[in-house]
Amino acid sequence: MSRHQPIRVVKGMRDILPPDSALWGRVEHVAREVFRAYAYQEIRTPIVEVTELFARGVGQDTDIVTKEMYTFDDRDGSSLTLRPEATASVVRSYIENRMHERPGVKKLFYMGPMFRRERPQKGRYRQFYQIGAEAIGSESPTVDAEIIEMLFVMLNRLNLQGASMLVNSVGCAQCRPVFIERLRNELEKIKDQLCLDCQRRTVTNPLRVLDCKVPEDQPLIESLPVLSGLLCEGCKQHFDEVQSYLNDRKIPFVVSPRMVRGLDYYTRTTFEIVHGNLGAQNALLGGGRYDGLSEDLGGPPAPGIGFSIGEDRFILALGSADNAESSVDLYIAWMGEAAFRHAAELARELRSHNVAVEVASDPVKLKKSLEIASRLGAPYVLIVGDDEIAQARYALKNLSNSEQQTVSREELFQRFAGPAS
RNA sequence: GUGAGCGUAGCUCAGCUGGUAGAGCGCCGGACUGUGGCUCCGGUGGUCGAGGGUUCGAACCCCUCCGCUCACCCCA
Repeated sequence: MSRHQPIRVVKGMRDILPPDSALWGRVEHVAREVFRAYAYQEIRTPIVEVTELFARGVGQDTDIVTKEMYTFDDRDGSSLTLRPEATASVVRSYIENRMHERPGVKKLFYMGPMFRRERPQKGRYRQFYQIGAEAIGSESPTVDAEIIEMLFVMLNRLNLQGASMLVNSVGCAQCRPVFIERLRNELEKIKDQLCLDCQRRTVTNPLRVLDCKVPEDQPLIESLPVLSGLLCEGCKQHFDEVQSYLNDRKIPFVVSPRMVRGLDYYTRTTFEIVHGNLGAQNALLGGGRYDGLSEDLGGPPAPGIGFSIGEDRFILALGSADNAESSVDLYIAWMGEAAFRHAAELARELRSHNVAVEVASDPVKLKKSLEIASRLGAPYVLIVGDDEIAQARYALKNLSNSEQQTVSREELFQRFAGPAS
């Protein structure tokens, strides 16, 4: 029939349809409430940025920058990139709009799509959504504790079960290089006993070896030095205070000395929330401190901390809670042209009172209208025909118990639109 | 980028050692001229992912490609 192939979504991208879209809306709504309670304000940055922002911000040698970005040349030849994450953009905006000149910590949140060109799998998409927050302008551990508390509140309010919070410190520009050197030396000694991936990591990214999941490697990895034992005085004290404040707040967390984050800008506190039903991609959310990022991007010193929730994964973890709320309060069935006009007028009035009304679109049999209403999940059907118009009384049928009564226009509005305002 | 599994009706799937396609659900109509869900009856449904090869004959065997899924790498 059709000579054209149907057009399909781009690989790794997807439509979020009802009723799922309602769950997405609910998650975002709750997130906004909690952000507000913690005095965060929304920031909306462009989805496209100059490529250099991510190269410098995320890190020239990270996987994200070297092989996962959607990068293209604009018509004037400049290189642009679809954002693979949002922190770099927020900090860019912070600098560009001179937010450091305002007093106090700048607390911002965002939500929206990010893009990474990876092979799709469970919980991983090429267009995925993040809900995140950044607190910029202080290196105090009180900020770390507060932001983690906020996350904890958010998760509880959304009723997420079975998640656990992992916390670590990855040190600063002073102590981390020293540690990496020490680790590399140790790794060289045992290199040929490790899995092939770890042999490669020894060269490319020694920290990742600590995160290796191959069972045979575990005993060897256990014996390797751990960063938390080699933090400089400042970092150690900072991490101790963060933990102390989290304990004050009764927030359950696990210190996870081998947790490694993938972006170059992280310093000191890093954290992650993992969940059991996400397939192999068990990280629901990740975050940490980035005390040097502003300066890396040419800005003033502006220590900050932030996190990002993978919304797709979050929803996966929540499971398919059957939240099939009806989208309609009242369905109007009509018989005949005159009745349609009457029904349309009634619908307009009711809708102006925020009643969700659906009107039959085509002249179909009443039987069919009832069937459609029933499948829409409408609780009531209003039947409008010539008789009803003549008597100025409508038949109102309750679809859940099949009871039917006749109501006047006033009674109808009373019932659905509430007391007249 | 690498690997594995899977592509048969709108959906979920069956289809034996090759003999050219089936079920359930859905959809449309009827039983029931203005009263849904249940039931019964009838109807609609597919170049078996695409192309090529082997064969008298291919959904089934072989090759190539495409798509989806999961996993690796890495990450939210």
